[in-house]
Amino acid sequence: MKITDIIEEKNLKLTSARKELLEILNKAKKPISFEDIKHKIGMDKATFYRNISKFEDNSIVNSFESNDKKRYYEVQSSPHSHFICNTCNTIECLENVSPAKLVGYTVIDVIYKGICKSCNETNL
Amino acid sequence: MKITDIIEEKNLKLTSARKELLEILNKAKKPISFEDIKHKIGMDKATFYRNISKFEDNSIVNSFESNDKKRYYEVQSSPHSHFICNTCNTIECLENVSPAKLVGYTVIDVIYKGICKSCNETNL
DNA sequence: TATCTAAATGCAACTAAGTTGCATTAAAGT
DNA sequence: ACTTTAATGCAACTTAGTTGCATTTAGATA
Repeated sequence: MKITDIIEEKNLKLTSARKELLEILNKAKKPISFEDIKHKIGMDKATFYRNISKFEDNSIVNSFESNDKKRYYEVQSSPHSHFICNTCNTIECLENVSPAKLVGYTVIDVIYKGICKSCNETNL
Repeated sequence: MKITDIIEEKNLKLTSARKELLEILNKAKKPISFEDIKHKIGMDKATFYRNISKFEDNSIVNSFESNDKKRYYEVQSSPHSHFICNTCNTIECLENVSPAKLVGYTVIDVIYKGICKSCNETNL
């Protein structure tokens, strides 16, 4: 689906800032932080946060905090879990892990923390 | 195990700030943020963060970020997962959920996000 | 028990994320 | 083209978290 369609589908105004932001998030293919993006965007940071917030309200983007105390944003495509490595702080998307079911709860996202594959191998 | 024993076991200096901090965290029985604690502690915030950091290095405390963009700290007792509700922002400790195994990874902590039991019931 | 030393603390200054109010601008319907 | 409402830029602000430095304290040793 095209970026402009995603925005219009939710009845949001199609502004240049929103196109720019969603395009960068979409290209990234992994969660990125404000720091990652701030030099690439033309808009003010207030606009950045207001649009991120709008996108989150409309389930276009979701976010979570990593170990480095920064918030990471990504386009909500196919639902998937994330693995955050406590050693190297890398964030990986886990496409093939089906989230555990918890009776009574609705599980939307699962974040695993621990030691990633490559850090495990390094320490053999 | 007593609080003073926990600190001494890791060969950390037993200071009054550390005793105070660990006592509050231990009594809380659930993860708490700096904001939750700042009016209860006598120490400076620099001391708070330095001690939290020491405790984390020594696996006495672990922390994670919630939906409200604040970091939550808790004493590492029995390993357990957490559920963060996207609706009411409540953090629950899940004592009886065994973390999923991921081949090649070492899973230390799992954070589930979604809609908690009571919010689910409210929306029936 | 007095002395010593490294580590811990308080304080102040700082950085950076995120928020808010307000005046201006631009999207989209008529 | 006109109008209205929402989006934007800017500046000021709040708050979490960090850092350097002078002072204090835990705890080891004599």
